[in-house]
Amino acid sequence: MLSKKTKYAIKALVALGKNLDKPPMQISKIAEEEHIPKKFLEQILLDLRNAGFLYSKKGAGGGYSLNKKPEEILLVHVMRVTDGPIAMVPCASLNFYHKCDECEDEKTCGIRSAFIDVRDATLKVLSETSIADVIGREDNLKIGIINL
Amino acid sequence: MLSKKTKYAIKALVALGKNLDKPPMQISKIAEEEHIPKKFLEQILLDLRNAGFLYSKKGAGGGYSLNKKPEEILLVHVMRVTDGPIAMVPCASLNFYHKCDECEDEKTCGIRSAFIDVRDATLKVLSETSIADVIGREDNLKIGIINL
DNA sequence: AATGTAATTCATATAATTATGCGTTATATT
DNA sequence: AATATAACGCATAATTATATGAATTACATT
Repeated sequence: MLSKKTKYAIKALVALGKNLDKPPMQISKIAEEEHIPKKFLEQILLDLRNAGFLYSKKGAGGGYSLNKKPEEILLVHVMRVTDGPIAMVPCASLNFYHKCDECEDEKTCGIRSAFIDVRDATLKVLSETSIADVIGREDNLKIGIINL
Repeated sequence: MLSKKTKYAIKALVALGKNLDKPPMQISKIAEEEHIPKKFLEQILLDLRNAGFLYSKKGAGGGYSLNKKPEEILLVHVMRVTDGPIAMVPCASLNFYHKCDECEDEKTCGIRSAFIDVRDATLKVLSETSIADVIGREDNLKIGIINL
């Protein structure tokens, strides 16, 4: 399961991706529209801003806007900022590798080997899907193009 | 990331899968060998037993043994018992579906749509891999057949 | 029957995640 | 300059996940 943090992060990025040519969007507006606890969202948006995804402006008329094109923000990028590793076990992680506390010999660990395959499968989809794609899917679903 | 509970569960099942023709294995032995906190492991093994994966016997000479063939226990089964859903968002789960608290219209949710694809990719690997496969991978890795 | 073994049960402690509260700083408008 | 707006910082509460402790029940052996 995704952490709530990550789910909220993606939701916020999607909301901002739909707000491209408009003036910056306030935290409170995103929080209301997406039903996300406002203060929690603040922390998350700061993380996303520090990671370079967002631009923020204080004061009246301020708010948040995307700092990259929606096509350039991939789900895998967002998740690595908010949740950290994509892999299900630390020893199978590409970007956040660390040895499992309880593991004796990682080189011959069948669990690790299996979860490297899981990671690769997951990673493929997450690296193929951008915030723009997510918005595109919504549009298609609204028009009625079948997706599920 | 897998919960520790699930990781420990898989480790225990693999250990028991290597112990097939031998007398039942004690919690303390599994805990020692796999470096798992004993009391936590007890709770986990009970769950696995209640789910039908294990047989337990009290008293002297007692312990745990597999109640199914290692080939029949798939990673997806174990994870559903210990972690619950495989999907990263509840609304994309096949076996543990529930509406996301904050979601307005699930039918047109692009995030859900994307994570259904992630789920399918993950599920494929997890449904193809059994405890026997994990043990087989270990054997292959020990012999030197390349896996990573 | 008595003893030792080992799972089981129930209660509690520790750590991480999720969520709030309150005050401060930066910006725009009047 | 004064005021309203909205992000930012820091502390803390609530909840869930992880882990431990003490007492109990079932079984085998002597």
